[in-house]
Amino acid sequence: MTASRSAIVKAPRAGRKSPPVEPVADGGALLMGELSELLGYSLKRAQLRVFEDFLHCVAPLQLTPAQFSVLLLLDNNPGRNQTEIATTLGILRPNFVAMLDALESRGLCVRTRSANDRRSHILMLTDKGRATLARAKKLVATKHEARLSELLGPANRAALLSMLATLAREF
Amino acid sequence: MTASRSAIVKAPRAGRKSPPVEPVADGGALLMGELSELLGYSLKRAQLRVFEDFLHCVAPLQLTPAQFSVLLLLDNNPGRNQTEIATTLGILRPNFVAMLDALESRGLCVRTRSANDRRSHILMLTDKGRATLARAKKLVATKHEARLSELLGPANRAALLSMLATLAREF
DNA sequence: GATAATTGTTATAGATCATATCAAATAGCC
DNA sequence: GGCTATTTGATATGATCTATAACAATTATC
Repeated sequence: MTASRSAIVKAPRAGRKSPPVEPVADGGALLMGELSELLGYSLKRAQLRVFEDFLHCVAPLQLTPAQFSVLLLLDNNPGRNQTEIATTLGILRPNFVAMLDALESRGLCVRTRSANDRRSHILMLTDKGRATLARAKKLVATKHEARLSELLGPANRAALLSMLATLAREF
Repeated sequence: MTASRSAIVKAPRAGRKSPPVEPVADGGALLMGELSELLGYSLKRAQLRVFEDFLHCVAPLQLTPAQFSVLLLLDNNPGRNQTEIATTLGILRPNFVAMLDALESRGLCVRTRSANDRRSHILMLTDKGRATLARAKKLVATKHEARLSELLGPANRAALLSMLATLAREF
């Protein structure tokens, strides 16, 4: 515990009959108010849901969204080192070490010392890694993204993707 | 460290001259490939950027997005207890305790034992809490959301919000 | 009145994210 | 060549966020 526990303040409110707000006794849904208009709030809520569905769709392969993104990037950029892969994914190098440990211990990718620069590790997918990625891509396309396209409509989905890219880029 | 460190596998690759992929020697940007087409990935990247901007815009008040959402909900729903506020925000009750501790220790809200149900704590903003929320709302509207509207255009922003709501709801 | 359920809370574990630091290797400069 | 600075992967560590179990006090249910 960091924040010191503060004693509960007993409201020294003057006497009142038929309490005005405290009981509420309503039970109805709470008002979200301006919260629904906050883009950041909606973004986070949507992201959590989408990740949840991704995790569910790809569960048979035991891949998290982050792990999937690593495999995908390794496939598209063979022969890169850890720093390059990590930074383009927005992962800090120290945190990328354990991620790679997990993938490598499952035989999905390999670290190899570069002959040019013996500091760096060349990263490459194994055959098993490529096979797993292929199966994951299929699951994502047919189950996950398919559901998104169905829910939003293909045109809206494309528009959404475009706006998200704008936010991630220009903001 | 949880995952056992696995030894680096020295590729037992047969001899090769003029290495085909390892050196790369490119230096160019990495290919994102199908990653840019993944809605979840774009969602997360956009959400991080938007939160970062929110934090910056509202920095003078020292409010995180989560804290702002709590104040907003308390203002719109005075007299509710911790469980109600926490669950509608998707916060687990145990984790909400420390959040409230922080807000209450800053004098922004107050816990009061309910007279009806002496188990629960009625939550209410203090005057200082209302004032802080008002200032925060103004900063968010004029700096944060204004920038988003300018970047996307008001119509696109509304469409984006609508789609995000759909994802958070129906998914 | 006995049992079950709820509320706020604590403790705790895991995951995510960030910083400082290190040894090995390389680059750059004189 | 040799010295310094930088880079790379790695470790240690801390902060934050998330998730579960359990507990005392209180209320609900039968």
